[in-house]
Amino acid sequence: MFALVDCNNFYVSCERVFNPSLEEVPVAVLSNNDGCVIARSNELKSIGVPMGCAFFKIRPLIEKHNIKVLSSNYALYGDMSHRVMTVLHDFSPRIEIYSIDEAFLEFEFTSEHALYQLGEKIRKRVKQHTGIPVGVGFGTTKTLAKLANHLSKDANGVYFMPGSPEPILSKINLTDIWGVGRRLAARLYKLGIRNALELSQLDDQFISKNFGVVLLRTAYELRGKSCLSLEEIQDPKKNVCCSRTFGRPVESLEYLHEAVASYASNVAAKIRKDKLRTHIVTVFLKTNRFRNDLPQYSNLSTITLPEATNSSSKIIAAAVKALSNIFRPGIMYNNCGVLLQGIESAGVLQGDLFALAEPEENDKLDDAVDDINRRFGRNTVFRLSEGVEKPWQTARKWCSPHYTTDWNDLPCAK
DNA sequence: TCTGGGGTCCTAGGACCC
DNA sequence: TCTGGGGTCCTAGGACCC
Repeated sequence: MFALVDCNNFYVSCERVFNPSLEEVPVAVLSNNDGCVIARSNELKSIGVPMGCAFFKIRPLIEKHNIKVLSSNYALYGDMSHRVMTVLHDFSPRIEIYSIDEAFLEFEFTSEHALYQLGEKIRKRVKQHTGIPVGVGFGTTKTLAKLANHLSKDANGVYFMPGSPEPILSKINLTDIWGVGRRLAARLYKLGIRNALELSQLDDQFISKNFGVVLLRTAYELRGKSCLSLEEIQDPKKNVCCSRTFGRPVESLEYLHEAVASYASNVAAKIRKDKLRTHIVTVFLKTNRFRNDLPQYSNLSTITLPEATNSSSKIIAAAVKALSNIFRPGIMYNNCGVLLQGIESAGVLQGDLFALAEPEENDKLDDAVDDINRRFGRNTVFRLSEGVEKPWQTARKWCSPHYTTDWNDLPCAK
């Protein structure tokens, strides 16, 4: 029996834990660069603001509905997530942390009644220990547990998917099924498939021939045949990326250089933290796709390193070189990023056949920088090539304090 | 004026291997 | 006229997730 525990309006709930004035009013948390609405309180949902809505479109509503607006504070959400997961761990050692605000847990089936009680207990303890409200859905497959979680929102926070769920499945829209997105839903709809029950009753061969094995698995899971197991151990990452939209359009190579160095330094620190190395560095550039009046340009350049590394200097050097391959003057850029691929464990190093030197040791400068930044906060020390004033930097006008991850931001109780 | 960021998996086709 | 069988790896594109 799977349980899916999902935090309600997670980013908004994190903000509310430390700022009670956000309770019972519409709250919007914005994406990077304060561009889109990516988390909504129930009050904001009921005003009709859709997920992913561009922020400028709801500006006129702010005063009218007294909407509270916040930039995203990932340091806070990441830390709160960790606290929630720690509490969940106590309920079952069999846990898969599926995303920042969701986890699958596995339990022995006892009785429906006992599971409802368990769900209540989980909700109560997570709320008490972290302040975050969660919903719990139980099902015999992960897909059914996901649906049960969805239904728990209208059922006091706990929902158990019964053994014969047909009447319930017949009321579930295609896009509410885990693994069925906009495109698949549209294709299915054209074929006359309108709900989860009808999808589950489709012919296996038909699904597999027309849609592939992924949707076939989903259909099996809806029928109660488990195809997706609990993934307790997370596979190491295969790609690591850092990309940002600029706070304002950027034309100069100098500023792009700073941004690329800064993102490269960021991804390098990430893979060092996970004890990984990379040997493929890609840089990409984009103009603002919404500005039809300006010339559009996007491009990428990939550099393969002779030997895997996690050294900031080497990754920055490769990224800067890639940038120079694709930079074109006279263009207003609005976004760029650095992507690392070909990632492998730092423990196994594939040497360069033609290199004379021994495989590299960890860079001592990197170690020192990581130590300082871990202790005193991110970007306490950084390379000057990353820029100092950074006029291109992503906007975050309404970011809340780092309540739980920075001593200076510790909340005060009066 | 203002429109996010970071991932995964599958498939088909091409190129290659013995 | 007739031209095998069984694979792998890579890439691009498309779909999905939060």
